[in-house]
Formats: sequence, C-alpha cells, structure tokens
Amino acid sequence: MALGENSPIKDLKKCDFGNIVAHLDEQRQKKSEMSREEKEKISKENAKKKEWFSHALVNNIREKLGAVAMEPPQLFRGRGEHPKQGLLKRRTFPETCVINIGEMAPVPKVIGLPGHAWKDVVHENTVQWIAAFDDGLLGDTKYVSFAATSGLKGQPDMLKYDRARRLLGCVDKVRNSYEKLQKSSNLAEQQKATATYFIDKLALRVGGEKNTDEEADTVGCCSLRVEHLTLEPPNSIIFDFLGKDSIRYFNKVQVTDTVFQNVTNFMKGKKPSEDVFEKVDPGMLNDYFKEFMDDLTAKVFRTFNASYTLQQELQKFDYSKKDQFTHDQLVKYYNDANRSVAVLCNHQRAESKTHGAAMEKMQTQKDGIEKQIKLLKRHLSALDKGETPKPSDKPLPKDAIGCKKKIAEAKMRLEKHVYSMNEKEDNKTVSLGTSKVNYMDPRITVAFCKKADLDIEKVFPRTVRTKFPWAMHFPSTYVFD
DNA sequence: CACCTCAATTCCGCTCAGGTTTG
DNA sequence: CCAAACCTGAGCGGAATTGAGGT
Repeated sequence: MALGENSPIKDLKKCDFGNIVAHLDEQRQKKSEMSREEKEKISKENAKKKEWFSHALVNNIREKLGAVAMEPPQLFRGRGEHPKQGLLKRRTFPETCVINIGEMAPVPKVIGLPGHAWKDVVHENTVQWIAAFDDGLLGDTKYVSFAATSGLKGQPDMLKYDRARRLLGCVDKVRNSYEKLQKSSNLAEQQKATATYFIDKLALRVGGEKNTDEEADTVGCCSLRVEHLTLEPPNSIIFDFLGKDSIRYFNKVQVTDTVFQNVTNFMKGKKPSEDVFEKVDPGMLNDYFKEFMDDLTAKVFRTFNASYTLQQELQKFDYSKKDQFTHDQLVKYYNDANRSVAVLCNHQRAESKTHGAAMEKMQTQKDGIEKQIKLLKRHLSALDKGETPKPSDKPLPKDAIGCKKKIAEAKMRLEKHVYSMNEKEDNKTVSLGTSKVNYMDPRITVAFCKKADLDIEKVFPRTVRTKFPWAMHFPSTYVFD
C-alpha cells in the first residue's frame, strides 16, 4: 500500500531501523531453526501463562474472555490514509487500566512490573467489560470483554437475529413509508427517505460524522458526498467511495425514477466535496425507524438483508434431488449463496500475493489433464479399431475397458480441478467468513444442512459452531420469517 | 503401492482498528 | 451532544492440512 505524501512515516524513514530489523530477523531465524518439539513446548508454556487470565466467573458461571493478551508497542498503521499512520502506539501500563470485578472478588495482582498498580478497581455490574484501558495512540478507551463464544455475547447475538426477523414483519410498511416520503415537499424528509432506500436496498452502513484530523476519510450513507456518486441517465447511479476499513465500494445500481430524480436534485449546484444528504444524520434515521419497531436501527437492515438473501438463495435448492448432489456440490451450493451475501455486504479481502502464480500453476495442471484425456481417447479408438497403438512415453492401458476407466477417472479429476479453480477465482477478493460470523442467521444454515443431509462441519468451522450453540438444535423446518 | 517427508497452501484464532448506538 | 460501550471486520501469524516427490 502506498504511503501518503504527508505521511508521518516519511519522517520515520530518516531513523535508523537497521538494528531493529536485524533483531527481528534474528528472532525469526531462531524460530525457523527450532524443532517442532521446541516450538510446541514454547507455545504450551505461553498458553499456560495465559490460562489463568482467559476466563472469568460471572454469576458462578465460568465464561471465556476475549482478547486478554496485548500486542507490544509498535508503529501504528491504521487502514487506508490514516492521519496517524506511522506514529508510535505506546505500551499500556497498569496505571491506565481500570479493573471491573465483583465486590468480593480478589483483585488480580500486577505481575512482572514491581512498583506499578492499577488505576482503579470498580464493581460495575451493568457493563460487559472486566478491564478498560487507554489506547496508546488514538485517545479512546479499549476494553477487555468476553469471547464471542461466551453466553454473555451469545444471548444478545441471538436477539440480534430475532430483531432482524421482526423487521421482515414490518419491512413492507417501511418501504411503503419511504417511497411515499421520497415525494414529500419537505427536503429533509425527501433526503431521509432516499437515504433509507439505499440502506435497505444496498445494505449500506449508516455513516456517521468523522473527525478528518484524526481518522481516515471514509463514508457511509449519510456522509456520502457528491464526488462519490455519478448519475447515469435514465436511472443508474454509480457509487464509488471508501467505506469502513477504507474498503472501496464500487457499484452501479439501477434505482427508481423517484430516487434518481431526488438524488439529481440533492446534488444539483453542489461542490464535489459537499454532502449529498446534508439534512440527514444517523440519529434522525434511527428516530424514523422507531416508528415501525421500537428497537429498529440502521444496522438491523444489514443483518436482515444478509439473512434474507441467504434464505432466498438456499430456498432455490430442490431438496427432492438432493441425492444427486455430492457433499462437495452441496458445499458449493451453500458457498455460492454465502458469496452473494458477502458481495451484498461488500466483504472484501486483499488478493493474496501468490494468487496469480497459483492460478497459472493450476492452469498448466488443467492443460495436462486435458492432454492426457485426449491421449487416452486416441488410444481407445486405436484399441477399438484393433490397430497397434502408437508408442508413448507414458504407460497406457492394455485393453479398452481399462482405457475407458482411465478416461472416466481423468474426467472426474478434471471436473474437480476446474471446480476448485473457479472457486479460487470467485473467492479471490471475497471474504465469506464475515457474513457467516456476523450477519447470517445461523439457524438458516442449520436448517439447510439438515434438509440437504450435509454435515454442518462442512460449512461452519469450529469457531462458528461454538459461537452459535443455541442455533444447532433448530429443526430443518426453521424459516427466517 | 503404501508410506514418509518436507514444502506449500489453507485454515483459523487472535487482536485491535473502525464502525454504530445509547445513556 | 459526545463519550462510553458494544458490534463489526480485516489482517496477521501460527497450526493444520494438502500435495509433490522420494523410498
């Protein structure tokens, strides 16, 4: 990634990093020279050190905590053109840490730092964090909280999906409402209704205000600027902006005539740097959503649309023909559905450095198998005609039956190979995991697997299964409605 | 052909940056 | 209104798995 012209890292380039780099190289070298036993021993020792800190007792239930280890001080990178990239993120000392434990619980000792002590010890039982500390650079507070697999996170998580389900019950009302309001004579109402349309249709984030001196310039729906949209008559809009994590959102969308007319008006006479929806903010949208459901907020639309899309895609499956599908094909079917959700939510990942080379390698392998099939076919027809087969440097089957078998085998291999090539290319820049863990109601997947006789392990890795224990026993008849 | 070894590749858990919502 | 609190999401690095090549 290119560093910006004004990047603080430019000044850091003047520093002598030689000895630091040498030290890191040495560490890396040492590690690579270690035997498996030694590595195992060290990772076991580290795990033992962390063990005591990894769980907490909450109402006498042992719950797993989230990130309990901390990275050492380092140069902050940030995502995209972050104003603070290259600055030092300082070490966290006990003096900035607040410990939140039960009144009767023993206060954990500060280990390894004689003379240091916690900033404070509190007993707040209405929050989820067990420790809070200052971020060493960004100036906000970070928390030590519970793991995604814990009950404390799991229960609200389930409620999140049920909230999205309830939206299905009133989404028609919402849609009718904003379609009507788009024609309101009040500009703020028009903007509110048009922004809602994008949040619903494109699963955009709501997009709050950001501090340009301290944070990267990224936007969501409410903070879209004229420069991010291109109008293409009669009714297409091209979105091109950097969203969360400075991930590019690039999409050409067909919209209704009213929406096209509205956006045209909102943009008219404005500079590229001006807001499209200057009369709207996330608070107003969330207030509006309360008219339909008391706990409806903008982000529910993302959960709702992701889960609904998954269900729609999976419903196309003809369960009466499930026996004609191999496990691999069922997985592919599921992954394709998963992928359409990931595309909707714009869940991207960086293309791996080795992708191109790996694809080329697979292509030559494919060519090799195809060549072999051709050779075998020629050989087969020679056998059929009773001709003496052409001499070959490769061993060929002696009779027609053996040859046919070989051809069938090679074709199978080719099919599998082409499949994995397509899969690799399809997933090149799309990340399926994020929607699996955060957006798609796991019960939809559970029901699909039960109906199609597919092992859940094939589509839900262990971490996902342990995150959703509450979803696993739902019946095959479950529907997201 | 079964089995092993070692490198390449993929998977997966961890961490924390970057969001949204709320009190 | 804004800071606290919680939710989301990509990247990293080590572990696990796969695959090529040798015995």
